Amino acid sequence: MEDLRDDRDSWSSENCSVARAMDIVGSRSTVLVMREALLGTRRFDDFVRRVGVGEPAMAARLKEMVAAGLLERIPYREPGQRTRHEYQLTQKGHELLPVITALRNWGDTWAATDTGPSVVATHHDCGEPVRAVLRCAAGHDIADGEIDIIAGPGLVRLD
Amino acid sequence: MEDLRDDRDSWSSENCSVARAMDIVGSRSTVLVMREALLGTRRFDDFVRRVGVGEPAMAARLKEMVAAGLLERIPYREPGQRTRHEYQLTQKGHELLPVITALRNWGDTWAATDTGPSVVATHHDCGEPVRAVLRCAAGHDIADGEIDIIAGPGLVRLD
DNA sequence: GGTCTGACTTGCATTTACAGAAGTCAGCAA
DNA sequence: TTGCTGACTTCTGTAAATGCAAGTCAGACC
Repeated sequence: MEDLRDDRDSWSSENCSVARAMDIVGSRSTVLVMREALLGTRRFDDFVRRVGVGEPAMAARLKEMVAAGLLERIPYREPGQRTRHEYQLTQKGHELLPVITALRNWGDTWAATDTGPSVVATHHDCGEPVRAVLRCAAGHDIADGEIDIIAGPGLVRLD
Repeated sequence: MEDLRDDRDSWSSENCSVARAMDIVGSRSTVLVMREALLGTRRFDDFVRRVGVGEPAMAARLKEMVAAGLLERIPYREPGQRTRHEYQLTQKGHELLPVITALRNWGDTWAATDTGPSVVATHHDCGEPVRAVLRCAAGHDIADGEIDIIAGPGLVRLD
């Protein structure tokens, strides 16, 4: 199958999964909430404080994210406290980990500060830092330029 | 080193590379332009048409992205035509490929349509589809829950 | 000189997002 | 019964983003 990039004009970019993904996790604060959630934050006030967004904005964001199925609002109760709710990642939300990791890798390389990264994700077994890398289904690592773009079943051809 | 998630309150989320990355590629249209650029689009009108954003917005977006170092504005000339400019990915821009790939993977899984994905990225050598996966520097694949979050040099402790 | 085209720019009008301050509400504790 | 605290909601003003329509500009071509 030819690389679609060779005739870029013969197909449409509608129905793009990247665009649909961006409709769900497309805003800055949504991504930062996801980062916090993946770092273990669960409670409203902590999200507000750590993401650095106002309470009204955070309430709206969390509501959207629950509606989108990224987070679940779960009641819990600490001894001597009333029932409260916390926000837990769903499977759908948890699977954004590669996206956030890739973003963190990129930020550490291309938007770094003098002080270096504030947190590092490491492999539990060996302690080495974790990165998002590209790999094909046959298990080969993908080096630069080794990717072809081919038509999928949902492709809309223009002619 | 302990997993920082165990005492989530002892450290601050300032100086986060994810946040800094989102300051650069944080908007929906920026990501869609990156996706297009990675698929081979180079010219202003094509970006406008394929990303589905108005000309003024696209002009502003491209200008920002050039200023941010994601794209380079390069003069070119087709025979019989006047000199024009096209937008080429820089190294910095190109290295967002894992982010876009992870996003595409996620979108294909969690925001799919009936028709299936419109395009598939495949490994040039073997034709198998490409995914973004997590791997540590020692080469181990990372399974679910095998990640620790530890303090990096830039961490701000709160106590 | 006039036309045409790609690549923008300018000007509005409108929507959307967000901050900040203040108010609400539930229920445990005193 | 009042206070307190976490988790919100409401209100208001402002700033940013985007769409649409129209205008500009450079240079090849006629």
